[in-house]
Amino acid sequence: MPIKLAITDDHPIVAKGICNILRDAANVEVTDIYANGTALLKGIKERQPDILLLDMHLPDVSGPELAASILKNYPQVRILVLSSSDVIFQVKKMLKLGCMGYLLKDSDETTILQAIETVYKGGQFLSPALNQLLIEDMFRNKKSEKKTTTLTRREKEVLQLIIDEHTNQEIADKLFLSLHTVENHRISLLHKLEVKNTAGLVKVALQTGLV
Amino acid sequence: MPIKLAITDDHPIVAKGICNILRDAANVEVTDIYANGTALLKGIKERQPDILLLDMHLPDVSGPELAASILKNYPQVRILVLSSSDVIFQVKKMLKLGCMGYLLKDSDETTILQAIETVYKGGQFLSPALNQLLIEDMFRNKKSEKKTTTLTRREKEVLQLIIDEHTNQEIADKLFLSLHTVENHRISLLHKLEVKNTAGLVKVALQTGLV
DNA sequence: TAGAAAATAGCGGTAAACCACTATTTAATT
DNA sequence: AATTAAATAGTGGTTTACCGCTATTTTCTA
Repeated sequence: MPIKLAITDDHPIVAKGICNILRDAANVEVTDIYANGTALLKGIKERQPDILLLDMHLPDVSGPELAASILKNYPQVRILVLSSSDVIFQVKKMLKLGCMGYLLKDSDETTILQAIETVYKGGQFLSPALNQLLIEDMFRNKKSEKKTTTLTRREKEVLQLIIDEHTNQEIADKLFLSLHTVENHRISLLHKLEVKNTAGLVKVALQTGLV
Repeated sequence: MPIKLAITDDHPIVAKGICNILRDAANVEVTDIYANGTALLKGIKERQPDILLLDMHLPDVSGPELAASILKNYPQVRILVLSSSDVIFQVKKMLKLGCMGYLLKDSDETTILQAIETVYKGGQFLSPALNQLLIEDMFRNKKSEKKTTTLTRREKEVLQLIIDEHTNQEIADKLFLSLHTVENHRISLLHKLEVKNTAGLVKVALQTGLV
């Protein structure tokens, strides 16, 4: 039984091109071609492919929205993102959503086939150029530790418990402190981290990797 | 002028071993060897190396704590983490702190030298085995989108503004809504995301990649 | 050992969040 | 055309967070 593949891309040239490439592949059958997100959402109700080659930039619905919707309703469909953009933010977003691969459009035939087969077998596939970019991204994402390192031991403890959704009273009980003391620590945190409220505290704590 | 290198490792065998490897390297000079974090923090006040080979697991101070402290006070020192653990969580933590490389202890001489030189020149270095692990980690970190995808358009808007540290009143003004409406959306969010308060909202929003 | 920073605790007060309801109007879907 | 979900708005109330002070004790560090 060949791999059932659906293609979603608003550029007929791309869709046709991939079709042609796959025509020679005995183990892959292109079952559907969609030109936009709406058509895809409609068509996939009738017939789910094994793998969906999904263009990142469609005219009607955004790539992440489509991926989220499809993975929610048809989790057995494996999505292989097809994009001409190597913006690492977008790559990460699609992978986080649960897409099984990210394929750049300048890939050659061999790579495309390899990607499809890898994903079909349950593996993940990234265009080789992206691997290095992702690694570099890890280094680039250094959190400005200025703020967090100035926090005292107690402030860190309190902050952690705030993130864990505890109230000041609960924190006081846990740390055997007066409610006032916890309030003081909390206000120190607001000032030191230069945020306005609890939402800001949690945000910078998570974004700077305090927890 | 040779590269000034400091080694911090509580296993004399490791420290000596690296020393021996580097003895043959003309362009690297081991200036200091520390057996624990306290000694390192004391010694680095007197003399800062170009590169610090830092063991991840020291008896007294944790690796991340040491790295944070040193990078804050001596930002010109480049830290190359030396560890026998490939636990990806730890790798990411050290890189986020600003370490310039992560070297596994089973590396051979060539790799060690290459890592030191790369980092000295301002580059980053990861033990080859870690590259693949980091990539796989990207795929593994799929956020459970169940919760977030059930949010309505308005709820997402409100949630985003909560994360941006706005109060309900400010959100109401921004979206031209009644304060009550915003409160209702907020409480719906609390229920849907199964959290207790603002801290929980921000936490799941950030962790599930809603923003 | 003197001074600084941290941790502790308190007071009084305002603003904001949280909770449980009801209820109407507006899409979306069958 | 009927049902459902979403968006809207309200009442009334409790709890929690936020703010600016003061002040003492402890711990660190120069």
